[in-house]
Amino acid sequence: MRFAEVIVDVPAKAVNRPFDYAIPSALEAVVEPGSRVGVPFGKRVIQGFVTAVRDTSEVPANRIKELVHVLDPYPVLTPSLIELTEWMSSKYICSRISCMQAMLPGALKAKYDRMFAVQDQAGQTWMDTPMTQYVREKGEVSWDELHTMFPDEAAGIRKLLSDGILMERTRMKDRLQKKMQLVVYPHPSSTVLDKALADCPPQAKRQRELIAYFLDHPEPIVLSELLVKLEMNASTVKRVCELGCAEMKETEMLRDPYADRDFGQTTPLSLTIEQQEAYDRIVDALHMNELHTFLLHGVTGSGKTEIYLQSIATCLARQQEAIVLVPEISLTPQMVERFKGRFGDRVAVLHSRLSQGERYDEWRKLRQGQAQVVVGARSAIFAPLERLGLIIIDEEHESSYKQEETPRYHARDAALQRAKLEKAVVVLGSATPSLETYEAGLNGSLETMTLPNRVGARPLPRVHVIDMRHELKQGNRSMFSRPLHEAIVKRLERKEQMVLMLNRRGFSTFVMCRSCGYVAECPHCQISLTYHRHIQHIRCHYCGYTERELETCPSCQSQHIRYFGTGTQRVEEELVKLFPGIRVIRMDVDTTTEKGSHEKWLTQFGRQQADVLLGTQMIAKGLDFPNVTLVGVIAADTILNLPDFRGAERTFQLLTQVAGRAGRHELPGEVFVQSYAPEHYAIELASRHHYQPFANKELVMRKLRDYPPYKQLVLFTVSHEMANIAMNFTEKLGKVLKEKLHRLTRDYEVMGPVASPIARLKDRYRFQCMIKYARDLSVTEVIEQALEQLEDEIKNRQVRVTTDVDPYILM
DNA sequence: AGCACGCCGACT
DNA sequence: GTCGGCGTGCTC
Repeated sequence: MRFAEVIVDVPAKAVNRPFDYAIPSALEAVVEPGSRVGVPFGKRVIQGFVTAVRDTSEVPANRIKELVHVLDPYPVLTPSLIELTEWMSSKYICSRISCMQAMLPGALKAKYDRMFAVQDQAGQTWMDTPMTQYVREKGEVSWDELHTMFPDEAAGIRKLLSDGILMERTRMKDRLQKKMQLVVYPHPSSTVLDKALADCPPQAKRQRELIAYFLDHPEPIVLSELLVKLEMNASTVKRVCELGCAEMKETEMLRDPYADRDFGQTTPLSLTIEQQEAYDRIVDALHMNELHTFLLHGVTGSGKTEIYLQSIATCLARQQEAIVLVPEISLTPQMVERFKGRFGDRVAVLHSRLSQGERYDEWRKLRQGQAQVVVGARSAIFAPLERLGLIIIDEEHESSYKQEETPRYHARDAALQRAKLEKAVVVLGSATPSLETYEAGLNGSLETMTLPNRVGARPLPRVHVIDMRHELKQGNRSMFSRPLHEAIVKRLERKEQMVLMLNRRGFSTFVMCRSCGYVAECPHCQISLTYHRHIQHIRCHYCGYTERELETCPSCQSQHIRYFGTGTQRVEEELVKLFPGIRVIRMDVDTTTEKGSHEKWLTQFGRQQADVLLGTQMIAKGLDFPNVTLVGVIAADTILNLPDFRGAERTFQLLTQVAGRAGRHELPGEVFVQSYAPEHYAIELASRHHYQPFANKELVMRKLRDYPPYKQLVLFTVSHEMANIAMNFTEKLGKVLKEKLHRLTRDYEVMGPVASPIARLKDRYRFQCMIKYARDLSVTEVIEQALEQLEDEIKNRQVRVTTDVDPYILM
């Protein structure tokens, strides 16, 4: 007898461990580590994942049940992915089942239905009510259906259940819908076909035509394609099938979201000396067959993608597979095209715009080895590949690699961990590496390669920083400075295009003096204060420091205090007003929700059907339009002034990215950056394309203020319907954490409690506290112990606690 | 997360 | 006396 260890589909701490099941002999051959199975758990049958198969079990035989289903023809998790869930659940303090679910397409997540049937006892139909009669006729009815048909009988149903007249069970099913199509399978023997053709009466022209076609094309073909191809009627095909020349079968098809697109085959470009050197080092590492991590630090337009492509080609030639992670927003058709163009059908693409079914099919292509390269957003790091050789993370610094729901993992960290398990090579690519990665380069835990020049020796665009305080003093109250205004007019005259960006992110407004650029900051945290309109206070979201809203500027006494929060819509209005006849495409979350709209707008802009592409930071990346000669940043300070210690880093990154959109081809580019703090080092150094001085300076600041990469953070958010309960519990949590941390180290800090920037969400008040500790420390156990100690209180008072390790959004 | 078991209050 | 509220504890 063999036994399977199974992680069950219940995301609760109490069952976050493997349960043992006996494997019935009929299933012994198909149950493997990674198999998705159905197991009896309590009185239900639920889904689970096998983590190991063993010959013995510690659990007393009388308590062991048998697993009842194996749900797929192959294990859905690879051994490495199973192991990765151990790291992930411990690092991010979440259940293993939630990690496993994050690794798989949504189609494989189980759905559970309560099903009802009438206990069959002959001769009892005389006691039927309309409801029992209905159930009896249907055999088995789901709770949803029953409830819609008989909305007032909830109590009646309960009664019937306890009387044993109705039976209830839980039905488990997955959400996958395989795409089925009618496929025509020609008879494999040409002699049979020849004979049929000879027997076919000459007047049956279409039938003869079809049989002749089968002789030339013996491969199976989708019915609808065949009909189009031969301009034929389905009845003809049916008749020919009846003659025994072919068979028609419902067949499961893999959807190909890119089926109707023709990606022109591209060939490797010749590499510059710098590119060649980087490529060579990656290839050397691939041959070593062990974990090796590179930072590929290349300015925008330095040709990083070509290095990726050729490294992947080498990886494939070694019979190994590759993962390419790209931030969701830059997973544009342009990007997909480059990979499909080089590797064709060997590429699977995974992104959020695919339907659930499409995503499942792309996933299966990888699982079944039909595709060996995956290009995808964050979760593609869990692609089910078994011979992984290379992981590429493009735009490594992007915050979209951090998942903001449980499990709150960071794809870069997951990649490093997975590469360690699979002895793979990791390439982190960026023009503006995150400080975490840059610092890792300095301390030697990864190898840095630099591409300081653009391909073709095109110069980086000239960046003008415009002091908006000065503009105001000169009497210009518009959102466009005069230099930017002039530049726009010039482009309109010359029929060149421009990209205007307003990085309006989040909703926190910040407080600034328009005369001198003073921004209200917390005296303890060096973090800009957030305006809370309803209480007319400004407040620090890190430590809770609060003061009254400002009437005059503490620095220059002027009354030009503004609460910032201009959106793209206002800019669009203004553009139309100032430049009559201007054609604007606005791209932000409001205009790009529709499937394919992203692509549509960009195509339109590429065809020069608009003068201006106006958008949020989603337009900052990856775009490459030859006719764009002007990039304007309406307000460079918005991120700088968010309550976030990464403000300077993000500002530098964004300005560098967006500047890289200009002048990528023959026409030289110009960039205008409007700011109320042009002397800020992030803005000033970005305008001169000076990454290293920026990173070094920012690292000093981080060290000084005890922030990552030198310290680690864990953010706890507590919510409850009552504000005081939420706050009191947060305080208590902070206290318990402090006690436990204190036993482990002196090098820690507990901050808060403070109200969350989203102070109330879905009728629940939210408070948070944060711990900060030495980065070589693991605090998983401390946190687990603290939460365990408070478990009763969490349950009784119905507070909800979320734990965010290495948070990106501090709210 | 469900679900059963179990111990106290308010109804036919 | 029974129905049913939700506190407690378990699920291989």
